Amino acid sequence: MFLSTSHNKIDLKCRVSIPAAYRFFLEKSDEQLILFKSLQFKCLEGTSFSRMQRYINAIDELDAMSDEAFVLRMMMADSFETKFDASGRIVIPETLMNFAELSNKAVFMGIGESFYIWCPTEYEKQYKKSQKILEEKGPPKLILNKKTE
Amino acid sequence: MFLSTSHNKIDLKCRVSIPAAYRFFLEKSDEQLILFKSLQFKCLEGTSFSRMQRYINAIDELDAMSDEAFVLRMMMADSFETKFDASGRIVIPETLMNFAELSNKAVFMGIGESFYIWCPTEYEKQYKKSQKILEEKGPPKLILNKKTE
DNA sequence: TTGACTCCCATAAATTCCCATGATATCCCT
DNA sequence: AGGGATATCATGGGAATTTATGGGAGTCAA
Repeated sequence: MFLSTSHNKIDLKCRVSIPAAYRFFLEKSDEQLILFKSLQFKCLEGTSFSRMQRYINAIDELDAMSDEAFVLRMMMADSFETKFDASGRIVIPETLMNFAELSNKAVFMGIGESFYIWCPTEYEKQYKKSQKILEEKGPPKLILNKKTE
Repeated sequence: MFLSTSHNKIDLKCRVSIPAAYRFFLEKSDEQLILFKSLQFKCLEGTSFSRMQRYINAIDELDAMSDEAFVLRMMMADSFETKFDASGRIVIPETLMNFAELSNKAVFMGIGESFYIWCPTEYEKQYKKSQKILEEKGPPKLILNKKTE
């Protein structure tokens, strides 16, 4: 499970330390890490190989000619399988660096089955947005009445 | 179940003893403890890993673009998996310390499936508030055996 | 042979582990 | 039931380990 947030440095070689907790989660389940462009935000998304496989399977369920399938296939094409160096770092490919406008700081944000990598300013923006939604709409209903089926 | 209230000390390393009763409950069910920012109050909430997992699963069932999913993902990002040291303490991450304005005292308040961690002054405030509501409105009507429709 | 990438080693700071202590609470024996 | 012995809990502090990070040497390909 990917949880918690941490701010790590990106060095001149585009290396970043993946938070240790994330690494353990991947290693424990013997999973490769996949990085790709988020479809919703200007950030990267990281997830396990097997979850990515689920995306791929989901594409097959769609109409092969549809716009949706097209967009999803494009996403696959921009996905990278990464591996850690001895001290738990990965190299962020240049296309991904540019897409998320990353330079020398990365914010890792665990959201359960996957995690986001933001540039600090974009992260701030999104965080404030969530605070505002929370203020205006209150906590999501399913928090309050947990539904067990 | 998490019940009862206790006042424990937070040391310079941000360590606190988790009340023994809470620990037993977690150990007995072989659960990890998750700490996160309360969505309702200026306090932290602790719960079992499996309960948190239910929220994570819920995210995938929501519209990924919805405000609800957005807030829930933020909640995950503000959650930390913690583990006890040999004497039953955890370390409270810095972001959580700041959020709940904790410094050197923590009030643990068990509320069943989870528990709150307050700074003493905030706890007092909320406690008084609840007393006042009780005075004004009388005891809430509780329905213990809900008819499943 | 130059540039890009990978592997390896070094280090400071942060985190975890380990042992020690006082205060309660629990047990047990008479 | 008294009272001492024993366990447990909450807490403190130092040592040992990890984490995050920087830099250099080796490697491969063009």
